Amino acid sequence: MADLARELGVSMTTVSRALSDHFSIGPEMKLKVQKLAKKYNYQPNRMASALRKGQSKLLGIIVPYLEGRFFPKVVRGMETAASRAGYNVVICQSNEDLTHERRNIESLLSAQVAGILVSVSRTTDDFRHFEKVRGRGLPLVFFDRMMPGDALNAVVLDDREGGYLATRHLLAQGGRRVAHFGGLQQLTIYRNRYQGYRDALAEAGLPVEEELTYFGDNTEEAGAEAMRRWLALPNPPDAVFAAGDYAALGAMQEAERQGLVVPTDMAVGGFSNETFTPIAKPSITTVDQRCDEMGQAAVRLLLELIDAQAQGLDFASRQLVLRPELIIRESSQRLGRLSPTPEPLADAAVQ
Amino acid sequence: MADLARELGVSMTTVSRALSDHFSIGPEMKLKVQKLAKKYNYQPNRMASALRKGQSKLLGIIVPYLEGRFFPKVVRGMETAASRAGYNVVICQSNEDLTHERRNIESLLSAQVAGILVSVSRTTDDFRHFEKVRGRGLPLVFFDRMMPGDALNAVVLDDREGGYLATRHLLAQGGRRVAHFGGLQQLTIYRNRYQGYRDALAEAGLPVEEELTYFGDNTEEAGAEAMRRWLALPNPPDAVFAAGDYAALGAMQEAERQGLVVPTDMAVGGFSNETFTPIAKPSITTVDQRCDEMGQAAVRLLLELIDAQAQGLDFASRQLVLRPELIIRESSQRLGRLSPTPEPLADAAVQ
DNA sequence: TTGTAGGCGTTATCAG
DNA sequence: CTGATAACGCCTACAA
Repeated sequence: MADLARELGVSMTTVSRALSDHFSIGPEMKLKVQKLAKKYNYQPNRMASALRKGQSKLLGIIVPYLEGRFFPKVVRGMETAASRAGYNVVICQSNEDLTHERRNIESLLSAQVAGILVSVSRTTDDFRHFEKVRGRGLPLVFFDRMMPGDALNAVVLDDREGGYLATRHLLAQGGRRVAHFGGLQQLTIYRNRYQGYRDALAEAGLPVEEELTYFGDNTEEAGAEAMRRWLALPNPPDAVFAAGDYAALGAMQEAERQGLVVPTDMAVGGFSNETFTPIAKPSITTVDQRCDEMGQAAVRLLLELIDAQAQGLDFASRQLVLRPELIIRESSQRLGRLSPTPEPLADAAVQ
Repeated sequence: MADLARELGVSMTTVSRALSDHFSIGPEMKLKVQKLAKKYNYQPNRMASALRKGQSKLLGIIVPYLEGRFFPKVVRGMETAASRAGYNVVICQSNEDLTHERRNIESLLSAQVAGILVSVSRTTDDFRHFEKVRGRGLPLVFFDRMMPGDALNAVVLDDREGGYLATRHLLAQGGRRVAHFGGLQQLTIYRNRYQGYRDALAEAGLPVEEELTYFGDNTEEAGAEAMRRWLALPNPPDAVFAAGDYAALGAMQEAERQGLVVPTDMAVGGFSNETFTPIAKPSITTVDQRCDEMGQAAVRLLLELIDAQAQGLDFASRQLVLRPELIIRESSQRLGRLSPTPEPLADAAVQ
């Protein structure tokens, strides 16, 4: 910058102002400076700028992992919204690990991000690192997985609704004994999906039977194990709603290994609309999580917080809830005629 | 930091040195400072530090996208290696778009990263932004997809070998007319996979027939379109090696839609070991890309470059080539007896 | 072993 | 409209 100033015979102040399009600089001066900057390939040092201004155009994102369909899609949505507002993003993976998550927070604080978007790790049971962020006055928005409490900003999916829609659909397809593969219940998302399952059963006048619920990791192995247990029961289920697609797949495969036909003997529904769900045979009915919307909404909320803070305003904390979408595929469609139920329930989601 | 110094009645220098574990500070002083820092929850401002030292502990990563299995896995490998060396990473997506890629480079330069790891976008045909990075003396390592030229550092997969192994396997399974779905040939990886295909054909004394090659995007639709064309030929192929798993899947599905049985009538091999390949029915034979190794190797190479540069040494540019692994699944295994070939070629990869 | 002083590249303030 | 100056938080010669 000093070079530019010297070459043009003006001060650094003028150069700085011309480059940041300050109103007090004449248009022809601006043009001259900007042209020379381009010629010399001048690159502003944002560290220095952030240091001086105490604020960077950087948003921090913490996700548990990047594998799978959900988080990459959400991150893409975030990047879209962020770059529209002139922000860049830094992505960190917590690897579903509390220690990692703490380190991620430290990194982002040290990187002087303008705000943090976080989806809490599965194993996190201590939330002081998040309190620290708020203590510093740094805007914080949770997405998909939030910490407990209600004075916080978050964008989440209505997981209960998702579980409810999926289970109701299985019942409407003639399921009389619908089992549930639940995720680890310390995560709100899994508790809510379970709640949706129970709500749908209650609505149909059915009891929640403990022998028909199984909680575990969302993996094929766990899904298969659950199915093995269920099929060993005197009165096994005829449908399963799994809180994750991997478990749904594992359960489906195990049922088939044991000679059952899906969906005729065993209807299956999952959660997340993973890439493989339309590809599996039969293709898997699942719940879509509105990834892109979630990412964009989370960034918009964060930017509002940042703006409010810059203006010294108080901002009431807000939680956005997105409605999930049930995607009906082969693994659950008994097509009526095969249904063992005399009077299937109505299913509004089926066209 | 000034607060700490005041409270302890020492200078900021002492505090700074105590915190960075400088040798000239007494152990009891260090302890005192560090305890107080913890108490006040002192967080070093890395922007200021980076500004002063002209170097940050930040590595920039540019990937075309994060969806799918490959890039998340590579990034995970990178994070592992980076964090071992005390570095953090910033991830950017170029979205397979040159303009985006240029912006990513600018962002990373402005963020004062210590080095950049990049996998080039598919549409990039102008490489000046990379030259600019090297012009600044910033270490640059390509992974998986590199720019043309040879005075550069890169970690790549031996894509030719992957194409060769897959094609040779299809031939060994009795394929007599093996078709190839190739990716866009402006990317070296796809040219190399095509080359491997041709090498395997040549080794088996077979000609490369133009009507049996099709180039397109790695999507299900393109794969299906290719298969439609091939099946309309007077003498259609009996096996396909696709340079991507999505295309392999699309081709396989189209073949089945037209009444063929995979692998009996049509053997199929893909590339990338995507998550869905073991799940599809039949499961898809594919080539694994050693994601984790690639990520770790790329970071190690970058760190060596950074070190060499810090010591003012010259570093001969280096290209690491990883060997891919052929993963044989159902979509290609004709199990000998079904093979229409009288004398199948030997296939070392089959156990 | 500790302190002093100057500067990394930018920008806000205040004075022309 | 433009310029001089100080400061952001940290690090490191150099001096003590």
